[in-house]
Amino acid sequence: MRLSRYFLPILRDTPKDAEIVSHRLMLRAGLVRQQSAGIYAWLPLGLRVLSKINAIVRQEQDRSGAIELLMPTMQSADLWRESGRYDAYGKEMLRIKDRHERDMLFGPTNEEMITDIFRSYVRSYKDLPLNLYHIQWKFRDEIRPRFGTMRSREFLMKDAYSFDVDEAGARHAYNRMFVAYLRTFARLGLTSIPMRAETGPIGGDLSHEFIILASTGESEVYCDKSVLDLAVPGPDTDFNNVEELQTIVGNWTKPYAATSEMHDEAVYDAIPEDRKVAARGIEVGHIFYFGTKYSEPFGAKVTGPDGVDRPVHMGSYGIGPSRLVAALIEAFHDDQGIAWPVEIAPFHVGLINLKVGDEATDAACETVYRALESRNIDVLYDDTDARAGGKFATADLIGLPWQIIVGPKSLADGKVEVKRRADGERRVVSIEEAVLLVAG
RNA sequence: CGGGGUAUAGCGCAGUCUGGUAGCGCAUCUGGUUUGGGACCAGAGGGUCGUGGGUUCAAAUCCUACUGCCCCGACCA
Repeated sequence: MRLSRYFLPILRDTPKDAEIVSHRLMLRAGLVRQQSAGIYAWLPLGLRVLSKINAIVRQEQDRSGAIELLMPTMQSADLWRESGRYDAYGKEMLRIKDRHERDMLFGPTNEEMITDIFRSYVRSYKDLPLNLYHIQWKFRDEIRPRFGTMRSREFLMKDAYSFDVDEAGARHAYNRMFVAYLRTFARLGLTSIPMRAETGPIGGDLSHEFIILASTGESEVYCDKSVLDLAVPGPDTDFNNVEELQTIVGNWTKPYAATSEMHDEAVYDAIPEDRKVAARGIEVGHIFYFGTKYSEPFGAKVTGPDGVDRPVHMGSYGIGPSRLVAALIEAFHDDQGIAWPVEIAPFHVGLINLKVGDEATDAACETVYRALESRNIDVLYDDTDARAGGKFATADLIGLPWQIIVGPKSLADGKVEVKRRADGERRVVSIEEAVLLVAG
C-alpha cells in the first residue's frame, strides 16, 4: 500500500478527551474515530489490527473444536422473555421498537438466541459435544463508557457457547476453551492470567476471567508470581484428550490468582513474600459454566442413550477483540507511539522514502516495495513528499514492526537502513539483505 | 442515575466578566527557499460561535429551555 493513496488520518496533537495512553494513541494513529459516546468507527489501520486479532481468535477457536456461525445483532424481545432476562437485564439493554411496534433489542449477548438455534435442530446425545461461536458486535448501554474501545458501548465480542450431555462433558468443554484462551492471548503476545471469577447463581469453580497485567487496568488483581512462568500449551495439544486438558487446567489454576471481588486475604498472605503480586489488570476474556440455566426454560434437551430426554449443560465464553486492540497498545507502546507485535501489526513493514523525487531513492524504494509485495509481506510505503522528520515520527507512531529507510546517505553505498520498532535497533544493509531481514 | 465540567475553523485554544464588523497556534491550499528526527518566508481558503426561544438599535458575550461530549462514583467482554 502506498501511503499517498491510503486513508491514514494522523493527529499531531493529542485529543484532550483521551485519558489513557491506548486511547490517545488509537486516535492519534488514525485507528478509530469516536462517533458518539462509547461508539467508534474503525478506520482502515484500526480495522486491519482488529481483523488480525479476529483471525487469531478464530484459529484457536477452530483448533479447539468450536464451530463458527453468525447471529444477528438485532434480536426479538420474545426470546428474552423466555429466559426471564428481558426484565432482568435492565437499562443496559438497548431496546428498540420496529415499525410494527414489536419489541426488539440490540443484542448484549447471545445465550438465548444460540439456545433457540440449538433446540430447533439438535435432538440426540450423539450430536454432542457441540460448541458454536461467532464474532459479532454487541451493544451494552453502559452508564459511563470510557477509555476508548476499552469500555465502549458498542464492542466486538467473540462469544462461544458449549452444549454437553452432562456436567462432566461440560467441564471438558470448559477446559477446551480455557486452553484455547491461554493460546490465543499468548499468540497475541500477551501474558494472560486465568483468575477465579464470580460464578453467579450456579456456584462451583467454573468461571475464570483472563487478565493481562497493565497499570491502567480497571481491575485490582492479586496472584502468585509462579503463574507467570507456566508454559502455554502448544499447538499440538490434543483437545479431545480429557485427562491432558484437565492436567493443564489444574496446573494453571493451582497458583493463587484472583481479582479483588474474589480475593482471599488469608490465602494470599500465605504466599511467600517474593512471589506476591498485587497489580492492576485488564479483563480480556471470561468463561462460564452455567449448567441448565438456559436449556431448561428453553426446553433445549437431547435424548440420552437410555432414551430419556435431559436438558443440556451449557457454558459461554467471551473475548473482546475491540477491547484487545486497546489492551495490546497498553502493553506495547513507548513515548514515540505504538510498537505492534508482529502477529497483529496492521502492516509488517513501513518503507520510508526520505527523498521522493530523487531518481535513485525512488528506484530503490520501488525495488524494495515490489520485492516485499511479491513475497506477500504487507508493506506501507511512505511515498509522500513530507520531510524526513515527519515521516520518522509517523512511522514510530503507527508502530509497524519494521522500518526500511531509504535515503541518499546510505544509498550512496548501495545500502538501506532497517530499523526494528520494538527496540530501535538499526542496521545498514543491502536491499536484498533488508528484504530477507524483515521477511524473518 | 447522582455530582462536577465543557461546547467558538479539521485539532488545540483565546475572546464571554464589562454586548459594538470572530481571533491565535497547528493542520490545509498556492508560490518560493529548504530537505536524515515534526523547516522557513510570502500569500490564500475555511466558522449558522451546540440547538431553540427571549432581551436589545446591536448577542459568541446577557436571560431561558434543551442537547451533545468529558471527568468522578456504583455496573460490565
